[in-house]
This record gives sequence, structure tokens and C-alpha cells, in this order.
Amino acid sequence: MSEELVAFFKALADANRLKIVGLLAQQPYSVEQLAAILDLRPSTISHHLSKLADAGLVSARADSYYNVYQLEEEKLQQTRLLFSQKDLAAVVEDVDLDAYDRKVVEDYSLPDGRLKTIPAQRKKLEAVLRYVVKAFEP
Amino acid sequence: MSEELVAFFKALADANRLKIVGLLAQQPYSVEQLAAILDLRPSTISHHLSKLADAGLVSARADSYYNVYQLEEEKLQQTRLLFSQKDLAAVVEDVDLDAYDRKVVEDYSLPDGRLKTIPAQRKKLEAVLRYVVKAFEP
DNA sequence: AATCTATTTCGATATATATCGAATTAATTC
DNA sequence: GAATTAATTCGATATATATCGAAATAGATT
Repeated sequence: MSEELVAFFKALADANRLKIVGLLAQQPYSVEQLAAILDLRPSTISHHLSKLADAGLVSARADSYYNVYQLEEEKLQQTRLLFSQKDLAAVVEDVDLDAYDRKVVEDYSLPDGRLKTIPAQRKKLEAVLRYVVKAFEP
Repeated sequence: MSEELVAFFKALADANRLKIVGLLAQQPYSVEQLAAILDLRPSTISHHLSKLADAGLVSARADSYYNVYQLEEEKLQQTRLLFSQKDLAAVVEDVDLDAYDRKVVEDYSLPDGRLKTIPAQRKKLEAVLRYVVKAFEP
């Protein structure tokens, strides 16, 4: 039967899931990061990733205690045939890539702008560092 | 934006629409023929074709007073990259290709099996002829 | 060990979609 | 010209899907 083929197209037939694919085409992301960037709840992102995983388009890798999702390269080849690099870039063009970093800094900041504490979680520490580094760029 | 891309995948994200594409990959069909073959109402087929047309995957051609739908070749190329010839064939493998011909013959037959009248519509006449010819094959 | 935290699962809800049957439209046959 | 017919459009309905928030789970930090 062609249930698999239908599932493949269904997986790509949603604007937010296409954005997830577009983002993962650049680098792996955790659920929380994707949630912040796409302004959706983590549970929603988890559902989307589950559908993409069922279709074989993404896979999860445990990194510390994050679940980091990445594109499956073979399937990626298939999808690259479908929508070009340009299309793939267009999908994420109106996406706020820094939303996660900003959110973390905000969560850890006092009203006066200084950090309450240094985040214990590695990804959050990284986010703060990226944010600070960016502040010193031209 | 990537609304167009989403529409493209949405168009293919349905088992019956995939079957329509698989059928049209072999030859053009009218709405009525597709309805008989896929066992759906003509209005349903019309909706499906409308979505496929919006995505640029099919186009209509007036033939006598039938609307005959065919695949758009350029888009077909794109989809051929997605799902191979084999997949395309698999999509229609459990489809009853002769359903339309049988239905026409049944509609025009008397209880004793002889034809009431010769169908006036060209496609129905063709259907009866195909049916009869097939009856004389090995 | 106790507490936090990221993710998943579950239940609820609102929106979208597939399908049908009836009404409408456009074109054909008689 | 009247009756027939293919296709589309419309209204209704049932199912599917996207999303959320809360609860449950698994893992890490203190």
C-alpha cells in the first residue's frame, strides 16, 4: 500500500512542520529551542517532530538531557529534490532565529538587566553567551 | 511566503488525490470516470481536482462536453523525483480500472443483459465498446 | 535524596478537511 | 426548444488535525 507515501506528504503538508525542516536543514535544535523560535508550546513541537520522525524525516539524539532533533540525510536528499535550497531558505525567512536566546536571557535577568544567576543547563548557558557575544558585534 | 509550497504538499497529502495523480499519469480522465474508478461522488472528485489544479499539478481540457483532466508535465517531473515510477504504480495498484466501463454497461443494460439503447455520449459509447472488446479477449 | 527541568503523553477544543446530496450551470442530444 | 447530462458549487456533517495546558516521565543538578 501507499500509506507510507501519504504519511510522507502529510508530514510536509503543514507550514510549521516545513519551518522545522527548514531550521533543521541548517543545524540540529532541541524541542525547547524550536518552541521559542516558532512561538509554539513544546508539546506542540513534540507532536510535529513525532510526525516528521514517523515519516523518517528527522531523528532524535540525546544530548545531555535534551532531545536534539536532526534531519535524516537520506530523506533530506529526497526532499531537496522537491523543494530547492532556495525554497528551503524561503520557508524560514520570516522566522525569528534569536527568539530562544532572547527568551533565556529574559528569564534569567533581573529588572535592572543583570543576570540573576548563571543558567545551569548547558543549552541555556550557550544561549546567554551567544546573546552577549552578539551584543558586542558591529 | 511558502504558502505555495504548503499547498503543493497538501495537494499530495491525501490517499485519493494520490490515486488520481497515479491514474492521470497513465492517461487523462473525466470527472465521472475518476468517480466510478475510485468509488466517490463526482462532487468529491471535483473538489480533489480543484485542489490539485490550484497546486498546478493538473489542468482541465474541454473535450466534447466533458472536462478531461490531465497531469501538468512540468509539475509531473517534480513529483516523479519525489515518488518513483514504482511508487506511482503502487498508488493505483489496488484500484479498479474497469469500474467505469462496467458501470456504464450496467446502466444501459436490460435485465436480460442486452443493451437498452446505444449511449449517446461519446465517452459512454467508448466504455461500452471497450467492455465488449474485452469480453472477446483470451 | 530532593528538587528542577526538558520532553512526552493525555484530554480538551477549535479549526480544517473529506465526503455526501441537492441545487445550479453549461453544454448536448433529441 | 425541451429534456438530458457532466461538472461545479453550496450546505451539512463527520472525521482529522493543530494547538494548548496539565499531568506524567525521564534525566540532571544541587
